[in-house]
Amino acid sequence: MPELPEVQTVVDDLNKKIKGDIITDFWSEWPKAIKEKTLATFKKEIVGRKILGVRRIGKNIFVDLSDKKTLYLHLKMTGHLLIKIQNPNDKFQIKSKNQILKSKEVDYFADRVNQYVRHKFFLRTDAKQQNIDESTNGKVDTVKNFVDSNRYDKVIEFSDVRKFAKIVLVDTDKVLELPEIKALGVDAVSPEFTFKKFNEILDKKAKSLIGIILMDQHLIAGIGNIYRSEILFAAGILPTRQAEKISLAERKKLFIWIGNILQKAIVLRGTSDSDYRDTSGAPGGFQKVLQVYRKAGEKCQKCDTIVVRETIGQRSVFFCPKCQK
DNA sequence: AGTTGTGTTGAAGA
DNA sequence: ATCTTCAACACAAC
Repeated sequence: MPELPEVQTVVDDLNKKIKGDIITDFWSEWPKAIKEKTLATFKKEIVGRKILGVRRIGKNIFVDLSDKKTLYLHLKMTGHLLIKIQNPNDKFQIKSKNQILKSKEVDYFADRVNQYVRHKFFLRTDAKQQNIDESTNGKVDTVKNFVDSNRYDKVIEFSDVRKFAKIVLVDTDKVLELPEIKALGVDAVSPEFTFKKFNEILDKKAKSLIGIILMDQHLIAGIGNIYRSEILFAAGILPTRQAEKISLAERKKLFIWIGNILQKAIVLRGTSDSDYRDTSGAPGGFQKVLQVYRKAGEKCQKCDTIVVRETIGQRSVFFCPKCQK
């Protein structure tokens, strides 16, 4: 499930792999995901635009394009983006990764969860950009390889088993005015998310359960079901505690752990509990260090007490009844 | 083989 | 207002 760390990993990968590229074509088998526009209109409006950069707010991804348009993506539950790069030895066909694998490498793209490709963005390395890069490296000018506008050398495949993900083309200068974005709370790893702010949120939501507050995107943007359980375990606080009953010292501890857990998860490239994969199709690393999420019935790693699963707000939350008060 | 659990978000209902 | 329930959708696990 893509939460803030998974989305951050994807955004970083995209900036590394496709920034500066030009969209040459688009395909979809599930046009319902494209909001407000027909498939034909959407395609017409994105083809020819250059990818200027990628950013995110909470779990929302923004791919800024040339001429003031932005692709607004939300991965929802099972969405993930796979970037397939053309084998440089074969200029006209994308090779499946296993064809160019070394003997011991794993073919992550072949993983079942990567097979539900609903949309494809075809990309071409910008001719000018390519020219500049190659001259910098002192290589031969290959600009003639990129003059054909139908050529592509990369594809972003949007895999999404459950088809909840959405794609919207919006005006770049209106991104922050989108109702979904305007309604978001403070991003959990932004400098604006200070302890003072966190404290105010808890005061405002005095009667609400902390387990629900942490996941509410309208209050704090970025935390989902996996990290709320992990954060609360690390901070030693029960998900069912009411905000007003949480002491100042506990609030400080909790605030610190929100940052710590999310940062650690970003470093480990997210959690691949089920469907999430990075842009290479590879799983993240945080599932290996999960303490309580989906560990119901197992022993707590700190005290050997059995980890419990409860439902709050129609969602499972996991905790250690001894370590968390 | 039918039922259930899975989790993000927004909308509808209370 | 604010809370709860449902719907979007597919599939693995029971």
